[in-house]
Formats: sequence, C-alpha cells, structure tokens
Amino acid sequence: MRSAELSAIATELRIAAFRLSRRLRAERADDGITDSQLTVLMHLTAHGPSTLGAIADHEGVSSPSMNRTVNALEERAAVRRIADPADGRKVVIELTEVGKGIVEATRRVRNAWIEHELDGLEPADLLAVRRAAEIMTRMAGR
Amino acid sequence: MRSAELSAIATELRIAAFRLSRRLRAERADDGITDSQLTVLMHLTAHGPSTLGAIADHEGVSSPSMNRTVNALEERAAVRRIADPADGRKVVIELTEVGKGIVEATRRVRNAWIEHELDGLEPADLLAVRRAAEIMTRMAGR
DNA sequence: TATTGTTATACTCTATAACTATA
DNA sequence: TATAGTTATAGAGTATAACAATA
Repeated sequence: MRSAELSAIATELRIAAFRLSRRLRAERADDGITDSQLTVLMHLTAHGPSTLGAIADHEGVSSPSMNRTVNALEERAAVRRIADPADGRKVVIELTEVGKGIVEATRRVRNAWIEHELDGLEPADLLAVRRAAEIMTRMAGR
Repeated sequence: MRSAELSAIATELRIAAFRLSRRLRAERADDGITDSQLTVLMHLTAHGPSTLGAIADHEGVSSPSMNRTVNALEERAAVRRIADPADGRKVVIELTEVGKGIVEATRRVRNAWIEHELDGLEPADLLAVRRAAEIMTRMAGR
C-alpha cells in the first residue's frame, strides 16, 4: 500500500468518525441528560457497579469532575452510592432502574437511527461496515 | 439481511464511532486549544470566512456561545473579525496564519496516529475501512 | 504514609434574556 | 419590525489544590 493512499484513507476515516459520532450524539431519548452523564451510565452498563475512581480513570477525567457528574446523576435518581463493606474509603456507584431506563431508551433511539441508515446497503457494504467497526474499536483500544 | 444481524452491526458501529472519535480527540498538537475552538477553526478551513451566525447554526450552538468561542480564538490571534461592507450588522470571521497553523498541526498529528494504526492491516481490511468511511460520512450528512 | 472520596475555587462552554446597531 | 451581534447572567463540566476518612 502506497503511503499517499494510506494517508488519504486516514483522512477519510478521521472525518467520518467525527461526523458520525457528532450526528449520533444528536440522537437522544431526550431526558435532558448531558453527554457526560450518559457516558457514566453507559460505563456502568458495560462494566457493572464501579468505584468513583475507577470510572474517572476509565473515562479520563479527574475525580472531582466525576464526583460532580455522579452527584448530578444521583439527584435525578439514575445511580445510587453504596458503601463498600470491605474498604470504608470506597464508594460503589451503581445504576438504578431509572438509570437503566435512560440507557435503554438512548440505545434504542440511536440504534434505530443507524439501522435505518444501514438498511438498504448492499451485502458487501454491510460486511465492510462490520469489519471496519471491529478495526475502529480495536484501534481505539480498551 | 436478518434484522437481528442489522441490529448487531448497528450496535458495533455506534460504539466504534464513539470510541474512535474520542480517542482521536485526545490526539492534538497541544497548543492548549479546546475542542470547541478547534471545531470553529475546522469549520473555517472547510467553508472559508463565515459570519458568526452561520458558524453557530452549522455547529448547532447559540450565537452567544459561539461569540464567546470566537472571542477566545481572537485573543489568541487564530481568527480575526472583518466588518461586512455590504451589511453593517454582519461580522465575518476568518482564519489568520496562526489559525491555519493550528489546524494544520492538529490534522498532521491526528492523521499520523491513524496512519500508524492502519499500517499493517491487510489490503482487504484497508479497503473495508475506506468503504465504511465513505458510508459513515454519507450517513452523517452534509 | 498512601489511597479514596470530597470540598473549595476557578475557567470554559453552554443556554436564555435583554440590549445595540443596522436593515 | 426584523435581523446580527453582543452583553448579562446562570448552569454544567473540567481542572488543581486542599481536606477528611480509612487502610
């Protein structure tokens, strides 16, 4: 593969990833929830109950910042804090039914939008999208 | 294509797009510039000199919010305001050489990261990525 | 002494409402 | 009267520094 060609594909992928994620963010099951809050709910959905520090590390934000976001989620009853019986310093954050509902509603709205867009693609294109999604996820790490 | 399969691909793509764009945002030619500011510089690069309102509309933020971001960019000499001679109410925002340099440096850093990640992929995978990028951009619109 | 979470403080981005200047 | 931009004010996310509680 020639370098110029690699560079062209890189540019296309960079722009495509930004635009699609931006477009997707606009699709929400509007509860007035913010992106940061949604990210935490998604994290808890994927990883189960987690300590505040663990979420902050994984999402690449500071503890005070995550503390504030968790406070906002707690106020709207989307998560609850549980004292860790084994280590009194730790506080485990877990989803409530309200939180699960928000995640599910958002997932449904966003998936519906993508499915509608993908529907009608030729089988070969659909396979390309699936393969590319795997590669993109691997590139992003974690 | 079965509906369940379409749904699985949609989920993979949704997650992949979010993670990759998040990872890409972390790659920057650190000038201490923020995402919002960078977005405006990218817009001006793609569309040329634009009024404040046009940028705000296109980026989906309010005029006061965009005004603030443009102020920050003007303070660091990345853009300049030009009075519109035809309509005294309008102010045209345009890139300075400083602003162009920031865009170019960021583009270079992000592309380098992607190229490094893509290098080593099999030709078939690279083709899949290119095709998927086209499809994703078309999905996102604009 | 080190770790976990929290509070204090400050800066940026966001919004709506109100204001100024121009059409 | 309508439009473009700005200013005023407030809410949310971000950070670093300092603090409290626990290991």
